[in-house]
Amino acid sequence: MRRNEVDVTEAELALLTAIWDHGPAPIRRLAERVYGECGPSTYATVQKLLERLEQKGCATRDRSGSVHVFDAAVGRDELIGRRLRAVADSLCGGSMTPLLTHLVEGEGLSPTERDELRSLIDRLDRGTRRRPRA
Amino acid sequence: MRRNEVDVTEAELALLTAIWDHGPAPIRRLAERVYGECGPSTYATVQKLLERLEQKGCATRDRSGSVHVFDAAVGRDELIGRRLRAVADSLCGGSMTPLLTHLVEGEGLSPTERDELRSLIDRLDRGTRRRPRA
DNA sequence: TCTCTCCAAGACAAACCGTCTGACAAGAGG
DNA sequence: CCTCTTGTCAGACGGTTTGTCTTGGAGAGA
Repeated sequence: MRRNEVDVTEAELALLTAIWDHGPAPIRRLAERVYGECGPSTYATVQKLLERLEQKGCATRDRSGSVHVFDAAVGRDELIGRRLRAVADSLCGGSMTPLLTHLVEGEGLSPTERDELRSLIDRLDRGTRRRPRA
Repeated sequence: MRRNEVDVTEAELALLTAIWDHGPAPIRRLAERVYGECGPSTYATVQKLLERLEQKGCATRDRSGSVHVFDAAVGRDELIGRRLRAVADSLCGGSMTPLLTHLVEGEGLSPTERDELRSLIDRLDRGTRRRPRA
């Protein structure tokens, strides 16, 4: 059960970002997006990173064609959530609320951002019975 | 000025937590807090971890006595802030607001927590004129 | 002095991460 | 058939990190 929850590295994240921003693509295309060009070694590097991403369950590979096409299996939001949870687990005993209060009172929110946040909370209040999941 | 911003590892964090929870202490005491007992190797391990923490600017050492006493140089909050910023930098282009909205809408906040959050924002609004610091 | 505790310095293996090499399969064109 | 080219696959390599451990020596107290 200790299978996943593995975090992606920086180079892997660059690949994921390239997919998020411009859609699924084969290795060569992704290498060009990230490294600007694609030599033999760049190609292999990207390949290895994608292989590891697939292993971590963060990317999928379409093997139907002769050229495999890679897509992201996780979204930015999910990754953000994972990392926030990791911070909460290691520093707040698993609770997210300390992060929340830290963000609200620590980082100088502009009045506009505060308004947006307030209406976001109001929106949640109106639909209070939704979202039974933890 | 671009000196550190290095993150602490898991074992180092355990030491810091021990200090946060029970106050400054010499190596032996900290080893007992974290490992339950203190043999010769446990002692050395804790010593090395504290040395690295000091090097990272996350712990201070009082060398005045014959037995050095270690204290934390950063608080939980500061570490939370650093990690949140790291998440924002790598995944949100440096902006913290995506984290905020993710936390607010993603994690099932109880009505009570929402109320607390709202009043927190209101409190910030009242003291709106200046940002605390960058 | 003997002994015990402590500090300093560094060795150490394991893991991780980015990189790169080599072998092999399939298709195109002579 | 032969040879390029373009992929995939499998694995090695070197550097860094991380937690652990060993050794040597200084200093205080019986």
